[in-house]
Amino acid sequence: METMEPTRKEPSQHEIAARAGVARTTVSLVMRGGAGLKQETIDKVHKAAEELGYRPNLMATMTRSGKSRMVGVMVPPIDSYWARIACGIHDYLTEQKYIPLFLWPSHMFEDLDEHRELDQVHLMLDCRIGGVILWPYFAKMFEKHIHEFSSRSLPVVTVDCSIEQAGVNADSVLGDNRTGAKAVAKHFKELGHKNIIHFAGPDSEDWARDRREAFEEEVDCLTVEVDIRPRLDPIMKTTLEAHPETTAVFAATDVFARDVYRVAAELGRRIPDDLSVVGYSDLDFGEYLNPPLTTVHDNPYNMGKRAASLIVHRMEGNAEDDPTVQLLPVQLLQRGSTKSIV
Amino acid sequence: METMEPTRKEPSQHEIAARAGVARTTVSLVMRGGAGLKQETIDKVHKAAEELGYRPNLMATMTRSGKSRMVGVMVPPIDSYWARIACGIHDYLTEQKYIPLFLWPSHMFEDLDEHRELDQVHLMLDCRIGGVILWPYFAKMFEKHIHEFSSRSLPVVTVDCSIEQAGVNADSVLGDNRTGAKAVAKHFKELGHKNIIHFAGPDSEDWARDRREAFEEEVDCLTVEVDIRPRLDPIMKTTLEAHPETTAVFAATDVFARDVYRVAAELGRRIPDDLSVVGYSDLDFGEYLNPPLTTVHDNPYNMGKRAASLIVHRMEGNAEDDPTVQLLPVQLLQRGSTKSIV
DNA sequence: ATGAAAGCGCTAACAG
DNA sequence: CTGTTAGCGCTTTCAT
Repeated sequence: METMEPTRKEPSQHEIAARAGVARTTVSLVMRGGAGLKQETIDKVHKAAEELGYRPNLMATMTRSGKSRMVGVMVPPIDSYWARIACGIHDYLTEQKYIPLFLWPSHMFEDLDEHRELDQVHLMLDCRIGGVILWPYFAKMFEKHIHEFSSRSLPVVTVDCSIEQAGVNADSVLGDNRTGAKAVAKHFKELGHKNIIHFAGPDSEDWARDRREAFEEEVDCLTVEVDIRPRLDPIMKTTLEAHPETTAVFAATDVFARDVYRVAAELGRRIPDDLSVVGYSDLDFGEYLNPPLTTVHDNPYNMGKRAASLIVHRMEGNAEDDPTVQLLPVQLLQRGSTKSIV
Repeated sequence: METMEPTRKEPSQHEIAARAGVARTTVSLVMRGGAGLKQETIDKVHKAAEELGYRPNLMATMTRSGKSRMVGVMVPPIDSYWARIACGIHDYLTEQKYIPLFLWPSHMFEDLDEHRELDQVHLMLDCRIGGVILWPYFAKMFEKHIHEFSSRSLPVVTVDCSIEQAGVNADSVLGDNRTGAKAVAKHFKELGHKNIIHFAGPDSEDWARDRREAFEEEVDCLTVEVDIRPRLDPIMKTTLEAHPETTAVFAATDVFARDVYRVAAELGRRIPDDLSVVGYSDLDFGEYLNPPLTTVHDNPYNMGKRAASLIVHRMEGNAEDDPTVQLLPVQLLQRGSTKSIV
């Protein structure tokens, strides 16, 4: 029996044991710290391992111990914001010797069939992840995903949204959207702006609703256009034309703000002289716009790190704690797109 | 013995066997297609599996069979170009039921200590990847990485560069840089440009050298500035001022082109009226520049797919074939930053 | 057509 | 302190 040629033959603890003249078990002990073994034995084993170029087999370790070090990470490569979140997750996890399993719905931007989207979830399950970090922003089947995980009582951490669903208790990490929006409002006030438009995201999304509500608590807007995404340019143009007295625009994301630049140019309104513009998220293109975009930086890298540390905490046995919501501090980045009118 | 509480208790083939009233082995057979089993048995097993919510344990499968379905992928989240490559790799691999293991040097942009960079390589090895896809663009220790893999005779595919190193035979996937650069040259000629500057990348990088050489074969440049990255803006400014007769600039990447826009604005030269500009790579910000940037589209998504298909091919047993270099077609994207001067 | 036996590389209880 | 024993969940050979 045992014939099929394997992909490769790496040295195992068996070979080390033979070479060092100890039992297989002893090698195992040494590899995990070797508490209470004779220094001589430890050295012998390490030497043999070194000579053989030994690398532990994490698959086997995980199988045997029943302890997963795999963390499912479902955050698709959308833009620089995502990239920073992903880096935060990656850096924290690998530092702790956990393994991020980055998987997301394929063909995100095409019309996705549900079948394929669930496949990625199953792939994670089949890799026996011990927890999962989700960025629901995109996921058409978010509820189904969540259920798939929490029904197996896998810990879940969400980034950039909090989740309230029956039977699900997930931790979440968010930028402090309310404070960010208020900082924008305050900034406008200080600059003397009174005629302000807010282009908001869909109210169904936490980040969009929080920003809109907090902003409206601070200032009276001429108008607030909610969920402009389906027909971006036309709505912006119409709205701006309908309110020629507008001196300031708060765009719910930098992506919207970029379009405001374009539309403003078409309408012959100069930024910041005729129109002050503020975005949100500090996406990479913002500082290269002309003028550079004033925006709210909300620390996606740290969001990633925090999300990772939360999931690790759960995986290390604190599964029963109450779910937390972590709000990360934000920071207004004043650049060239806003100007005083007093 | 066997006490430590495992992370979770998923149903195994053992439970299925018990519930379906067959042997453990039979379940295993069914799970891999069940060739030559009675249909009745197959159905019984599937039913039991379904009822238990069974999911196969890939870790165990891989451990036992000695066949890895893990593919190391070392392409860090730099920009939209990378994101498309990553998506291509991800989509192809998951479709084939392979698992991409995205890992990259942490703290890429900080001063990285070698130690941490090798850690990620070791993590891949410890996961018993069966092959690896590398994007060397960033890696300070690229040679060491390659060696770590190829000394274990793991197949390697490089993206966006070809590798020539003793004892290493890696496949590679590249955009057709020479053809791309010539297309730019041809475009300039058709528009009547004769006084052209090329801002090139470092000659040590394949993509940069290929673009520069091919471009210079087609047109006479006023000047070619090589490897401007260390002091981007000053060099551009000086060069542009030293050659006031310049009517066209070919920037080796869109990133350079973006800076050309800024410098041109400072010098009071309007694009495209006074200066035609072409970039390379079709990064996401290009179409939002004012005017939208003419550039060369390179098909990073397909590069990713091809890289993935190459590595799968190797992993499925064609380890001995000669290394291939795959050149992907490119396409000039004419937008608003170039103009005829005849 | 199915099952028994053997074992991948590893861990964890226990004994000596 | 070290080695023995008994597995994790799975595959593969071989016997029935």
